[in-house]
Amino acid sequence: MPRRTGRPRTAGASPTGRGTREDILHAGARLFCTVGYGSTSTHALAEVAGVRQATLYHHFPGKHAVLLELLLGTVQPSLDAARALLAGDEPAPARLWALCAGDVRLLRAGEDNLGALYLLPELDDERFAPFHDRRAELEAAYRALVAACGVPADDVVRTAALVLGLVESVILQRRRAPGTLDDRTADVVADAALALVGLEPAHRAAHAGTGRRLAAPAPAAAD
Amino acid sequence: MPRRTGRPRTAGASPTGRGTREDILHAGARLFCTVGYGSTSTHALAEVAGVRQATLYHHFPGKHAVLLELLLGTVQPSLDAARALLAGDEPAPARLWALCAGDVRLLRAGEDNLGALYLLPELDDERFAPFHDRRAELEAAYRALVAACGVPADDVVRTAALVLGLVESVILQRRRAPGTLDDRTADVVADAALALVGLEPAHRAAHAGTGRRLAAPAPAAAD
DNA sequence: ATTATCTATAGATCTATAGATAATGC
DNA sequence: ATTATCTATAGATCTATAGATAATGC
Repeated sequence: MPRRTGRPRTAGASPTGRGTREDILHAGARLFCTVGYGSTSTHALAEVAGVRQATLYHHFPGKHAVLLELLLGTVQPSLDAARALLAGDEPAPARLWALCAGDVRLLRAGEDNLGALYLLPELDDERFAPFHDRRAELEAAYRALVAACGVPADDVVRTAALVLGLVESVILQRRRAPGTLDDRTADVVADAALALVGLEPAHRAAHAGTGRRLAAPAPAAAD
Repeated sequence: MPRRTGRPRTAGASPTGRGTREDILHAGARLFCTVGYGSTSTHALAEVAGVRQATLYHHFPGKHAVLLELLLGTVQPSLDAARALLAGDEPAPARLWALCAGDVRLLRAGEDNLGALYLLPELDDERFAPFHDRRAELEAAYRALVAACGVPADDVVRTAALVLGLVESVILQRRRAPGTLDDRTADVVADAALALVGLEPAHRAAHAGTGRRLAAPAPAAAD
C-alpha cells in the first residue's frame, strides 16, 4: 500500500505498485540472486527499486536487513508446512513426500529464484542468525520424518542430508536450466526422496497419493 | 617453486611455501568460499596471501582471473574422470557409480570447500565462460551415463539433474555440517544415484563393487 | 640487468548521514 | 505538522597504475 504523503519520486511510479519498501525487497530479490550480495551496491539496489540511494535508509538500516527479510520470508512458508506435517498422524512417508513436494514447489515459485539466497557465502554472519535458526528447525523436521520412515538411527542424518540435497538441487537447476523444471518436478523429487529412504516402488505410489493430498494446494499467488 | 629474485616481502615468508602465485590462489580459495567473491577485496586477498595489494597485479590481471583459475582447477579432475569413464566398456551403472563417488571425493577433499565456488552468483559473467564450457561437458557426461543405465529418454534430463543434485548436495552439507561427512559419504551418494536411475537393490551392490574398482584411488595429494 | 616486491596515489565507488524539498493531513 | 523523498557530501574503501626499492643473476 503506497503511502500518500511525502515527496514524490523523480524516477516515476513504484515498479511493484506496492510501495517503496516492497520495491526495495523486490530489487534485492532480483539482484542478490543473480549478481550476489557483496557485488550488489546500495546504489544498484535503489536504482532497480526506482528510488535514490539514500532513500533505502528510510526503510532499512542497510543492505543486510533487506537480505534478512527476504531470507525469513523464504523459509517461513516452508517451516509452517513442516510444523503442520510433523504434527500430523498420517503415515510418515506420506508426510515426507508432502514436505519435499511442497518445498520444491516453493523453490520453483515466484519470479525470482529466491532459494539461491541460501547459497550466498555472506550468510555466514551473525546478523543472519534468525534465518539460520529457522533453517535448523526445518532441517530437524526433515530428519524427524526420515527417522519416522524407518531409516536406521545411524543413517538418519546421512539420509536426511541426501533428501534435502535432492530438494535443494532444484535451486541450482533453476539457475542453470530453468526450462527443465516443470509441474512434474515436485512429484519426481518427492518420489525420489521416498526411494532414498528405502521404500519399495509398490509402497511409494500409495504414499505419494496420500502425500499429494497433504501437500497444500499450489499457493494461490505470491509475487 | 619460490622465485629467487626480486624484492623480499615485508610480511614474511610465503604461507604455502610454494610461491606468491600459489599463495594468492590459496587465499582466493579460502576467501571466495567463505566470504564470497564480491565481498572479498583485493586488499583482503593480498593480506591472506601475505603480500601487499598491488603485488596481486604482478601475478594476475585481477580478482576475476584468480577465481577463474580456481574454477578450472576444480572442474578439470572431475572432467578427466568423466571422459575416461565415458570411454569405458564396463556396465553403465558401474561407471555412473564411479563418476558420482569420484566427484563426491573431490568435493570432500582439500582444505577448502572449493565446490562452493560453483554456488557464487558472480559466475554468471562472460569472463567465466571457459569454466561453464567444462561444466556443460561434465553435465553431458552425467546425462550420457544416466541414459546408458536404461532410463527412458524422456526422463534422462530430469534424472541426471537429480543425480547431479545428490552429488552437489555434498557442497552445502560440507558448509553447514562438515562433521557429518566421512569416508562412507561417497559410497552412500553413489549408491543413492543407482537407486535414482531405477536399479533394484540386488543389482546395485554388484555395480557398486565394479564402480569402486573403477573410481580412481583417492587422489594422493592435491592442495 | 632483471625481477618481484614495495610505497604512494589517482580516480572511482560505496556507505551512511545531514539537511532541503515537495507532497499530504490536520 | 508529518512524511517520504530528494540533493549533497564526508569519509571510507576499493581498483589499478606509476614508479621506487631491494634482492639475485650475469
